[in-house]
Amino acid sequence: MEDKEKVFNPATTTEFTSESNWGLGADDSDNVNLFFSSNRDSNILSEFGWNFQPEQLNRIGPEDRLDLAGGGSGSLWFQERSGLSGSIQPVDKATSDASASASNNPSVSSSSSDDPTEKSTGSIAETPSTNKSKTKKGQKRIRQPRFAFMTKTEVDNLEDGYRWRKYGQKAVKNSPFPRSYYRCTNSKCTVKKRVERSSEDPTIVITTYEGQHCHHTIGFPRGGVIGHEAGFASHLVPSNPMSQFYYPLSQLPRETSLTSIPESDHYHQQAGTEAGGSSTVIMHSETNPQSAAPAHIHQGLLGDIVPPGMRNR
DNA sequence: CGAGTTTGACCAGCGC
DNA sequence: GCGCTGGTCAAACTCG
Repeated sequence: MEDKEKVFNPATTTEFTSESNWGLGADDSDNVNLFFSSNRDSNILSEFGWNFQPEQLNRIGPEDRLDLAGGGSGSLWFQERSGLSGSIQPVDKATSDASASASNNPSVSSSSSDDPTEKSTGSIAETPSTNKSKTKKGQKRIRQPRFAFMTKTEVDNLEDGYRWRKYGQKAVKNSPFPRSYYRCTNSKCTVKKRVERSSEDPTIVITTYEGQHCHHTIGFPRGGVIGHEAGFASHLVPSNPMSQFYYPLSQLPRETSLTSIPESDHYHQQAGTEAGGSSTVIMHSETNPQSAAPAHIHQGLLGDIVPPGMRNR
């Protein structure tokens, strides 16, 4: 509500939000199945702070998309959000843009550590009141680059190789399902994620990541596999250690369904507050509802995305 | 006892 | 200005 993220069904509409700075250009309508299939996407991503290498872009291009879809494993919805891209942000977002850019880089020590996350992880010495007033009154909330994806799974919290601490839960308007807030347990890491179920299809879990991990995964419980999330984060965050997890979609096991969404259930999420989130890109692969993999195969894990040996240690 | 979760309260941003 | 909603905090609680 606060933010201008809006329902966006790439298959049926090219409508963007009123302040949508989606950056997809004029040919959005042609890209129902867009999935990192062009240099334009690369530009978008780099604009958001996700830096793809050309090779990687190629490797997860249209062929991969088709392969995934052709495998009958369903479709992947991939949404990227960002509070960066100062040039396309509303004026009042400029401040947070700058700060977000800085805090986005773990190596950058921030005098601008007004990020609530940084505050909570790094300013333990402060009294709660001081702490609060500093971060909440003085400055606007900082948004880090985000991306979201939907996963058909019965498990809310997917294994992604990182450890998360839940710090909040909220009821979501127009949804019977609460939204959970997690942050990375690594004290130096400011990454957060939100997990919520689609109100339209309770079997779909919408996971939104914010920020980039500045550390390696902690390992992989339950058999040492990496999850969907890490798999996709690795596509988007080659600058961090997870990049070594890069794994071309074309090599995904056929039975690996990242997200299986019937065409009638295209993304209608009422997005939450995304103060800086005026830019959203949704990448969508072919949908094949008939052959959608059963949700139970996920078991909250997508480790099978990454073949043995590619795991991080 | 430490780590993680729950949950009510608080705050900021936005729309009206 | 007010109310609504999302996001976060932090004390209390649970669990291993």
